[in-house]
Amino acid sequence: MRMTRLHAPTLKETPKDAEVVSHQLLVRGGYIRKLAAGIYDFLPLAQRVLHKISRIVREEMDRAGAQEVLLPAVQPAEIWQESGRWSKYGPELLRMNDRKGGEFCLGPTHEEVIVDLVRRDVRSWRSLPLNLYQIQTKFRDEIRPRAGLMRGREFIMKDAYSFDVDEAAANESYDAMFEAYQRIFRRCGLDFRPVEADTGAIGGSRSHEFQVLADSGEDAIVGCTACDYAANVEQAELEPAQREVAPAGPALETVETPDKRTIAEVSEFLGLDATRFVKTLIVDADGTLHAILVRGDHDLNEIKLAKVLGADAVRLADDAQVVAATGAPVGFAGPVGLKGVESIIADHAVRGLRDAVVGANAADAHHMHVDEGRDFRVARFADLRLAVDGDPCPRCGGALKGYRGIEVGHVFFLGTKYSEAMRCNYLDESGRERPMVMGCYGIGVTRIMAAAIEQNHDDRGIVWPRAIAPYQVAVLPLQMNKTDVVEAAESIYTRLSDAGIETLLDDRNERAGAKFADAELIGAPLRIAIGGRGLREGIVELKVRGGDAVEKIPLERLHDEIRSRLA
RNA sequence: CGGGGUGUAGCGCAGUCUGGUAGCGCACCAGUUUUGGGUACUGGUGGUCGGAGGUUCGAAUCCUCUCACCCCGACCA
Repeated sequence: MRMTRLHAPTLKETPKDAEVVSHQLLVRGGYIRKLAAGIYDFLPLAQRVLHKISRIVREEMDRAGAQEVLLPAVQPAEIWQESGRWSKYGPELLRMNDRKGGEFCLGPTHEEVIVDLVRRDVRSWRSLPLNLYQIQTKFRDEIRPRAGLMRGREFIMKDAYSFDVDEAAANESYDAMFEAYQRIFRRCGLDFRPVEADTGAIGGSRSHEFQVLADSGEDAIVGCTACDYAANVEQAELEPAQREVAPAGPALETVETPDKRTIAEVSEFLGLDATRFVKTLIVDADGTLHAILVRGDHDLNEIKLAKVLGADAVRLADDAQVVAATGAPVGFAGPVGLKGVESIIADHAVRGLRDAVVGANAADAHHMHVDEGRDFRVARFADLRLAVDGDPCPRCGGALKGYRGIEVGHVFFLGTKYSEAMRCNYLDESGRERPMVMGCYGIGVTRIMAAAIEQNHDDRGIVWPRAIAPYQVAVLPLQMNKTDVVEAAESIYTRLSDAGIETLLDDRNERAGAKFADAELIGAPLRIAIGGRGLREGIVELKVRGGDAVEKIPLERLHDEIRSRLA
């Protein structure tokens, strides 16, 4: 491709609405443009990258036995009502009406559509297992789209759905997808880790996320430093610690803590470590208030709490609810004498705490020397907090360590949740009707593009992993007024292109500096610089993007050299 | 949805406080020049100043409403 013809408008300056590096470089490099919040145009360079990623995904999905389909983006409300998600999914589901007033939505995921498809035509155990996938544009009306392609509203996703006769077979399908995903992300050149995950709105019982490790990632994950256990912090199980319960401490005492509300403020004011505090959170679980206790240095995990309470929606109570429940303004809630809640539930780490500090349920006051069991009673202890560095691994007892990650893939074991709700049944060998056992598997294709950049860039631009680079080679004639330079570049370009190597020729009448800058921004893995000086010695310069070395390659050896580099 | 911020040419910005009819750099077009790390010069194209209403002789500027976008939080594959 000639740069004079390529539609890749590069920018010298970073647009101010781009904060994360992948967003900045994709805009500056002429890969994407924004149409609306979380909605982007993909320009030719981006489309080439997306094709590369999609191709890898297709090859591995096909290899794993899945078959590609293409399902509608616009879906009728009826099937969503049938699965129960029309009312459960919330405003993230973009709903609309057709001219006759019929209700539709833009598909955020395709369980309903695929189940509807399969239940109509698959009746026999002989047709199973079946795994169907598609690569298609999804729409989720995110509360706050952000970070460019990392969390858009419209994005390209590969979604696959497996149907099996029973749980054992479904687990095999799940394992096959797990393997395929590892191959896909490895081939894309990503440094990633599969982690155990929560099943979220999709539902189901077994789930793994594939997290690309990057400090800019939105997700917090923990990994064991001793074994290969890794999990989303939301999911990481924490066993109750085995420890001695100390004898009762000194008697409870109430102290003035004027205007000190947060653990940090009170802990500084009293000169006591945060581990000595009990944080009392008033939560609203499906309309019922509960007091949740976690140690001062720990954070509540609302997902674990929702499971423990068996609630659909758990949120922190608002100010008015807190005042009603505790009789004090926000910041002074405590378990001692607390009456205004349905129950008091505590994290394991609170059990047997002695000489603790808690809110006094009165403005500007806290209790000191509080003993759990003596001064307040807990209805139930459970694992309710987020894991932190140093927590014990639930598998081997080793130390957990926290990382940031970008979720590029997620696999779910669904069981019969959708097949039962939507009567997706088959006849087994004995002629009995049974629900199919399902799994679903997603990959964020556009998000992979962003994640690859987050992981592979420098201060000049993108450093593409070779497998997903839009072009492999950039050919730069450095002086456009020198006929021999232009001719050499043209000839190299033609020969590489004819050999099927994706090559960009920078035939613009620009100076060398501008060409170097754009080549580095766009990020082709190999760069050939051709100048009059080198040509007199019969050489051109080859540079690997991301490296430092500039190699002088004799013209006659160049073609073979490039081919061997790309092999 | 709560908090914070920004809307002036494709991009980055000044002008707004103190009202007088829009400017700078980059990009783009033409010409000259230059040709190994974003050449230099000259001349140009392009904006109903996010939108609506109001105040005023006069509004980018003051007032009211509204929309969009970004960040943090809550939420979320």
